[in-house]
Parts: sequence; C-alpha cells; structure tokens
Amino acid sequence: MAQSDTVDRILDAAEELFAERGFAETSLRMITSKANVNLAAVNYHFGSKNALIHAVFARFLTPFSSTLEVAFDELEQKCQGQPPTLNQTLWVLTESAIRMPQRNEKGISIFMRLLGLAYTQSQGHLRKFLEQEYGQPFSRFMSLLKEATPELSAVDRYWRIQFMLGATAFTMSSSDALIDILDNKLGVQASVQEIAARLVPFLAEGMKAPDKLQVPPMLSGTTVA
Amino acid sequence: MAQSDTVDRILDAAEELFAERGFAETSLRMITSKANVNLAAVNYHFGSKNALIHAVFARFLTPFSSTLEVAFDELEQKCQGQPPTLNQTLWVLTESAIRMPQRNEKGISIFMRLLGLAYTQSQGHLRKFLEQEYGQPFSRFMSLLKEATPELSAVDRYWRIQFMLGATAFTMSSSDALIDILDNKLGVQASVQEIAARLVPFLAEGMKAPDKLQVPPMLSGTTVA
DNA sequence: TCAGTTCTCAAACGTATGTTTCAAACAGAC
DNA sequence: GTCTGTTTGAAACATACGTTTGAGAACTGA
Repeated sequence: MAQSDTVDRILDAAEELFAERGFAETSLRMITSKANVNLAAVNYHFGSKNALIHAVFARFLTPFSSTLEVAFDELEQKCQGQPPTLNQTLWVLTESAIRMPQRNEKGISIFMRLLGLAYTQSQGHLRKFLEQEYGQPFSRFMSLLKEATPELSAVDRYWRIQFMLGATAFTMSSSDALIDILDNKLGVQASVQEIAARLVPFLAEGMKAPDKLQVPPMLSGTTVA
Repeated sequence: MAQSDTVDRILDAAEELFAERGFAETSLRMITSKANVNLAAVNYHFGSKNALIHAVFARFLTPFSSTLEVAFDELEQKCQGQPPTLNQTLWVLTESAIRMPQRNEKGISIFMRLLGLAYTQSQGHLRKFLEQEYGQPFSRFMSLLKEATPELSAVDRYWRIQFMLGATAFTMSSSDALIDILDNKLGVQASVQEIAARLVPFLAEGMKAPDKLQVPPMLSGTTVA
C-alpha cells in the first residue's frame, strides 16, 4: 500500500480519545497505544500533536463543508429569491450534519463533542485553524440567519445566535451521556437525530421571543441594571 | 493574622487563571507566581491541585446556594401554593446569581465561565464534588421547573432543560469575549445583567415551543429517522 | 535483483508537571 | 526571652509529556 493505514488508525484513535477526554488531557502515548502504533508515528506522519488535532477536524469538516454548500445552494434555489425561513435554514444545517457518512455507530456525536470542545477549550491554534479553513460556510449560514429574521435588531440577533450556538454545542457535545441518562431515568431510547428534531423548534421559538425581559411584577422593586 | 492571606491570594489567582485557561492547562507554578506565593503553599494549604479546584468552587457556591435557597423560599411564599411561573423561576435564579457580592469587576462572568468548564472538561472529581455538595438546590430548581411546565411531557422537559443549560453555560462562560465582540462589531456596550435579561425570555419561549419538529414540506422526501 | 525511498521501532532527550522534603522564619503564650 | 506550633522558602523528587534520533525493516519501481 502506498500510504499505510497507520495514519487512519491514529486518526480514529485520536478522534475518539479527544472526544472523551479533551485535547490537553489526551496524550500521544494514549493515542498510539489505542491505535497499536509506535509513538513516533504521530510526529512522523503529522509533524506535531497540534497538527494531528487539525487533521482530525479536517477529516470530518472538509467533506461536511462541501455538503453544506451544496445544501445551501439547493435551499436558495428552491426558494427562488425568497429568503429561506428560519426553520428551513436550521433544518438544512442539521440534516447535513446528520446525513454525513459516518465511520461508526458513534459517528456524529463524537464530532459534535469535538466541535463543542473546540469552542470551550481555549486552544488558540485550533480556533485559528477552523476560522481560516471553514470560515466561509459559517459566514454563509450567518447571512441566511440574518435574512430569516429581519424583524430582529442586530443586537438581538447577535445574542440569540449565541444562545442557539450554546444550546446546540452543549447538548450535542454531551449527547451520548444525555441519551444514557434519559434511558436510565425514564426508560426512553433516543438518538442524535431525535435530539436534533427537538432542538430545532426550541431554537426557532427562542429566536422569535418577544423583545426583552419584562421583570416579573413581584420582583419589580429590585434593580435590574 | 491567625490565617495568612496566602490562602486567599492563591484562591484569587487560581480562580482567574482557571477561568482563562481551564484546569489542566493551568499549572500550580502559574498560580503561585501570579499570587506571589511559594509553590509549596498550595499543597500545604489545600493538599492537592484537585482540592484547590474544589476550594475555588466552594468559595463561590456555598454562599450562592444559601442565597438561592432563601430566594426560592421567598418565591414560593409569595406564590401561596400556586406554583411559580417559568419566568419567575428563571428570573429568581438569574437574579440570585447577578446580585451575589462580587470580589472584583469581572465577578460573575469569571464564575460562569468556571461553571461552564466544570461541565465541559471531563474532570470526574469535580463533577462528583459539585453533585455531592450542591445537588440539593439544583434538585429544587428542577422541581420548580417541573411545576412551571406541567404541559410538557417528561421527555420534552428533559431535553429542553438541557437546551437551557447549554445556552446559559455556553453564553455566560464566554460572556466577556462576547461582550467585546459585540462592542467591536456594532459599537454596543453590554453587561452580564443585560445578557441575562435577554437570555431569560429566549429560554422561556423555547420551553413553550410546539411539540416536535414538523419537517419542512420542501424536505419531506428525505429520511428523518 | 537491487537501489532508493518510505515507514516502523526502541530508546533517549529535554522540559514541565504535581508533590515532597526539611530547614529557616514567624507567631502567640507563658 | 524562650518555647511550641504554624507557615514559608529553596531545592529536589518522581513522573509524564511532546519530540527527536538513528538503525533497521518494508516496500517501490526499474
């Protein structure tokens, strides 16, 4: 074989361990042990641990961003000049993520967790890498959101987008654990797809909320800022 | 002084550094340098790095959970048997957090970020510690949420609470950065209080959303699971 | 077959970490 | 002033990390 499968074994192991434990808490020795590969192989094939992290993201994000661009194209084409609705936009994103070809049964949830970690763990190099490589589809999604919510002020929209990102990143990044807890507590099985189907209307409704908080009358004596 | 201020200097430095960089990425040497304290002081006063992390949380959470219990008592008393509404419950929690006495101008945002990290960074010992020490007020909050949303099924409520937690933890944990970005982009000043005032209605509205996603007609040919 | 390249392997390197040690400095009580 | 328990200080400890090395194996193309 021209390129050994060592590279893929490393990527598989790294992906799973990073998702489980975070980046700083996962050592190269854990990765190479899990992958049944020599320690030096990581630096030989990738150059450094940071480059390995980038490669893990690139393996998923590159095909995903292509899929997404196509899906956005189709959406805009079908809408014929009309701006897509909020529900449509959110759902196209969600569906593109869900329908990505998955390497194993954990599939999407591993990657959602990695994306969540990318946000929450400082890791300056990662943020820079993601912005540089995949900033474009993200910008396009933001534009669609803007067109879908013309009634919102820029400030309102800004904050509510952050709220949406938070709910999504947080939930998806712990989706496995949350699914388990639900099963234990209520004996209900769930899937990432179902979480998404529940998340989208929650987000869409939140985006349409009335302007700002009316302090409940019973608390109106207190200062609010 | 009976107890030197070394302990507080360590806690102050640790709190700030943990919030900035996470737990694993912050070394004891960074902390003791910032605190102008000898390296060994951490292990002398706290016993271990993990115990220091616990102490950082306890310093804030212990008074906060007392405040919260009182606030919940007052709320239930005022409602005279009627279950408090969702908005009231959320706002009492928010207000209790905002009105906590703050050590400095960063105040609440530092702690929100720490709470967010506690969720997202694995740190099994921390999760166990928080559950054990502060599980009670959390359970009470959950009960109030349940009473405030009798129309929701248990499963719906479960997921939507996760969405709320996510939006809150995520936004608050990056509140400083988000406030800066908003200022740069739109020239608008904001405060943690204002974020809260915008977050509460977003969450409340999301909680009341219609049941589940109706797949948009234009996409109904696709499988949804 | 054989030269040239690509890859693997065990071992080591330098550095950073959390923790421990033990002597010195300090505090308050008598 | 001396004694006792508490706190600090500089140094070292053991361990784990990411990375590098250089020799050998495995593969490639002619």
